[in-house]
Amino acid sequence: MRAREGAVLKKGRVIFHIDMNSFYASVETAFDPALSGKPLAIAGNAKERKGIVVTCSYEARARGVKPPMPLWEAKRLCPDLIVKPPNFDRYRSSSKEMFEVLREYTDLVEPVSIDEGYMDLTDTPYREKAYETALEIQKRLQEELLLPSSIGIAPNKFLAKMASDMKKPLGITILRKREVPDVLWPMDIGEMYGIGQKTAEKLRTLNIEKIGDLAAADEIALKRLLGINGPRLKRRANGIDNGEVNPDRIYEFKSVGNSSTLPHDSTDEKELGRLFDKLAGSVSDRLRRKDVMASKIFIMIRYADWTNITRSKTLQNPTDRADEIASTAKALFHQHWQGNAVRLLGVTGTGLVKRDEAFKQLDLFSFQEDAKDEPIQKLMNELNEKYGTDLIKKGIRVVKKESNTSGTSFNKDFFQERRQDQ
DNA sequence: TCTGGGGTCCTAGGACCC
DNA sequence: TCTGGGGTCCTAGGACCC
Repeated sequence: MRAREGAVLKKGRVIFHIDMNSFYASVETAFDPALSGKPLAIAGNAKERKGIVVTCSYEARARGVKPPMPLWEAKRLCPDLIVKPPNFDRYRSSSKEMFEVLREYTDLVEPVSIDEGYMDLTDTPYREKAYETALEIQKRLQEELLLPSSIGIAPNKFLAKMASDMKKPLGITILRKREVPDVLWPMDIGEMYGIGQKTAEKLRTLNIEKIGDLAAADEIALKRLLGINGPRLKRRANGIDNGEVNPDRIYEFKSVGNSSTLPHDSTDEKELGRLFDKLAGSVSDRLRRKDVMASKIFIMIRYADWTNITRSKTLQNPTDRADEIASTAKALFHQHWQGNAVRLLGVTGTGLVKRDEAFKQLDLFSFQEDAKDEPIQKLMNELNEKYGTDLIKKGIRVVKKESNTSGTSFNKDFFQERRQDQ
């Protein structure tokens, strides 16, 4: 009975969604106030076919410029457009400062991307003065960091997200559950978070045009059309979303990848090989910085005609080594490439395991070896090169096991892990 | 002169094990 | 002799978001 009473007494949650306005452009303007009030776009190098507008200022938007528009089109619409290349280090550092401000109000801050995040203020004193708190946060971000933001306040993440989108820039919007029929239902389904072009098209085949239509739609039909996402979208259209604000989500990343469009479509194996080396190097660096290793390597090939294929290989042992990632990627490429002109290559490591955990899986290591003699010593050398003296410190010893292999290749049966403390 | 790069989540078939 | 179905891993593709 007590629990039931508690449930009855418990009020709704108070969730904020903070959305930075034109984040990259705002950071550049904060850095160089001379840009203030000017039409500004952040875009890559057009000569390398990377000239699309990633973000732009509201002055540029007023002239019809909007991401992700090709730069030449943006310049046609707005000839005096100021274009800056992206400076991600700068954006990451501003982002960090921004989230530090949010964390002064609650530990329950969930970053979603570099420029937006959720806060759960339910169990804080701020819940009683949500609007004033949002105003204060917005003011502080503007005055201390020179960064404009929009804030949505609602009883759950979905409604908070929809709310923050309603007034930009510098808006604060409260969206209560009882306001859903008046505010959300008249909106086009394409404006709903989680519905893109494809899903909108599918929904229109069921004569669902407005969020209100979705809220009233037949659940079985939705499930048939969209899988488990169908009923979830319907719940959201009714203002229901039980998703929690999870501050640990940023630590639960699942993949690390890099991709790059070539300056020109290419069939030059040497050039493509160099790009694989570069991408693998960058993936390796980032894996190491995050202290994880990848047990599966994906490559993506985008051909000149924009068709994409992905190919993957599960490794016998997790790795963070650039050479291993590169050779796996190139092998996958050569297995599947028919010689068509390539526009983009990507390399992604997934199936991530913590570096420490990877040690515990040592018995899964396989090892290529040409010479029969002294394989243990060679393995130790390789492991030492790979992991340094950490291996010894962790009390892992490699011992020989009976082998039935022919001699040129030893597989996982050949070695096994022994922990000294066992 | 088309259309970047970083991700997450879901689906679906086949292999394999129990 | 005849034949079920759940769980998990692997691979490939697609939708969506910022």
